[in-house]
Amino acid sequence: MAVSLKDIAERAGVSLATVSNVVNGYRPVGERTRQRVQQAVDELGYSPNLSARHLRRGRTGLIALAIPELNNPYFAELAEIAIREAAGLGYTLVMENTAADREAELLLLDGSRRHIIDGLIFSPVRIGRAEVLARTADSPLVLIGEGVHDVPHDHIAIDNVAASHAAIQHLVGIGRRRIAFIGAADGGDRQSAHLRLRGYREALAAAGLPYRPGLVAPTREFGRRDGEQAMRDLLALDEPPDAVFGYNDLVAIGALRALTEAGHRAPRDVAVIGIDDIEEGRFSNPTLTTIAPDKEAIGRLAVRRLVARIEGTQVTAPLTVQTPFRLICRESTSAGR
Amino acid sequence: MAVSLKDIAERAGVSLATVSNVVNGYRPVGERTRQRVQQAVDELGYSPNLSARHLRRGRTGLIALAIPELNNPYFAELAEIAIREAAGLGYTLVMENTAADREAELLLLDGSRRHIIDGLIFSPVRIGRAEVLARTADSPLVLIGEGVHDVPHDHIAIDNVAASHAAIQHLVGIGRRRIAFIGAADGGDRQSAHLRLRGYREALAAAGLPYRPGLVAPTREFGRRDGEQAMRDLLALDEPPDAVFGYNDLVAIGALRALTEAGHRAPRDVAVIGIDDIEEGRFSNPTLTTIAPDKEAIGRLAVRRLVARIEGTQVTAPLTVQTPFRLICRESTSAGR
DNA sequence: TACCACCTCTATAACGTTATACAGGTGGTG
DNA sequence: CACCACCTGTATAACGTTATAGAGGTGGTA
Repeated sequence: MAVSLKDIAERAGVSLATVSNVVNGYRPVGERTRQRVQQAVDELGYSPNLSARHLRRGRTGLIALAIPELNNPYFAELAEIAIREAAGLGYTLVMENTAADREAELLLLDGSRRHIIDGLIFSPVRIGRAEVLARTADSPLVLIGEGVHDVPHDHIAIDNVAASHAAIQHLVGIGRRRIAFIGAADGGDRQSAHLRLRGYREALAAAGLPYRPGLVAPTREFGRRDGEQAMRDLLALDEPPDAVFGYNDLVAIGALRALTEAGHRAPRDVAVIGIDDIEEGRFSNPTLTTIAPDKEAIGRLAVRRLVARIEGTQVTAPLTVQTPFRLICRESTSAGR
Repeated sequence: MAVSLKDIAERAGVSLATVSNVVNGYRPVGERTRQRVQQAVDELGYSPNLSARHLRRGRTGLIALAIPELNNPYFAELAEIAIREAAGLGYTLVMENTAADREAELLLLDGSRRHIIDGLIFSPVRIGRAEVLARTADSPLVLIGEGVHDVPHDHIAIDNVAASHAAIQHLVGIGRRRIAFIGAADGGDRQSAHLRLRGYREALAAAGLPYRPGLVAPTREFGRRDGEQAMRDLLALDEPPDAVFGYNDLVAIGALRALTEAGHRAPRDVAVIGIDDIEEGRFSNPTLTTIAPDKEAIGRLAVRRLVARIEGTQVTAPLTVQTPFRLICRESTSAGR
């Protein structure tokens, strides 16, 4: 059933190697022969067996993007950008969902899948520096997000401290004084949660506001549900907050929901801001103010660096890039309501 | 760098074949030898080369799920379920985004990627019966959704006509009479849009309501933005609708946004219902009434049938399964507001 | 004419794995 | 003791591809 080089070679009456050369353009082939071969290829509908090609050549043209939460739109949007960029460079990007599971992350880093891809863009959350250093696979690795630092790989992330700082500054700017943070990490992982908490504290200090541990709500995960529950708890405080900074947009949207259900209104009673700029926040009611990372830059840069490493055109030392972000002010913090 | 069977064999002082037998458990190996080999495997950190294995065995353990919109949460949620089910059966599922692009769909069906996966779960929207029939790849294919019918492959979908009928029935039941439909397909593709339109018309007729073409709003795509624009247009009519049925939840959420912006309220002025039961609709304001397909059933069934075909345990004729759905009534259609 | 350079094309050895066929040893049975 | 069955392990040929070395032919130059 499957058509192989051999079938083409027989049909065209040439050798295996010649067909390969026509298909890959690796070495010049005479015009007459080339046409005969091409015709056979078209007629039989040949497409090369990637496994065999990989085995021989060491490249599949496949790269993977590994993310911790498939149903977080932030990653879906990022993936879409990365897929486009990869296609433009002649690569196919496959998505892998680690589901924030440690075993899944380890497997991805060093498991059997590594043999099938040319390189990996990875957003780790459950493994640390040691695991990345212990990796034996030799395909290039580009890290995104805050999971792991100080490893010999390219690394792309936003400045989480600064981003979080900007969010708080905005809330302070619209006159809020009791500012809560939803989405502190419970365990030791989720480095970005720590960094965003740090930015939160720094910004409070800079604004001359006290740091109140009671206004910091840890969550187990970072979905809408977690934000909703945390917001309910915050509303039950003797002195509830007048503003909330969500670890990400999903958490913030959950908080919005809890406010609505409790009969409060944002931003009148509580202003809400998130991070990620997912499309959902442009359509929520109220629309969500957010810190927008430059997803386009992150996605494209990650793919470009990975491909550069794969093709060996980039032999410089590992590079760490901080991509820009900007504040997008929408209804959930704007006074006009 | 990469550790191969040969390295293990040398280290353990046995033959290549024996190592392979230990790793695969294909044939019995003496206890002493097995332990020596296992130790070498652990020490050197061996993991089999999938390309080579595939080349020899014809299986990679990889299956693909191809969806038309990565940033539609419906597919993300479905993917998450399918990934879990696949893992439970010993397979790795990779996601492919066709972005509703015809070329991408064709490539997936018959391109070089086919050599690297054992089977494909496919939700086609731009190709039809002819293209599927012309496929030459011999790995199993399971179709989901309404894209293609009457082909010799397993097929899983909900009954779109009935689902749409149920949605309209609900709107009629709460007393609405001018019911709009957002998300009719513009072109000839998107079979499910046609089916949902048919259910809409049937239900109107069954309720003794007239079919008003002016209340049917075609959209180019099926995102929040499309729903928002369509709703705006509907509100500009001389006699705007008192209820809206969205092709999917995203469209319905866009409609909700347009209502809010125009100063209307759902369900008081216009009731809104969608299809898909994405998590976002449980947190929107108002929360979104929806027809919930049994995503768990679809995802698990699709994977199970595919794996059965791959492993040849299922040699029955192609099966078409209609999975159940149910109405989930939330704020956007419930009177208490 | 003799020689070399060049241009096409071909034969073949890998890549890492698994299935097949077989070799050697041990124990049991007639 | 002869024979067979069985168990454990091995050598080897594929799978489809590409890189390397080289074969054969043509044309140009000394």
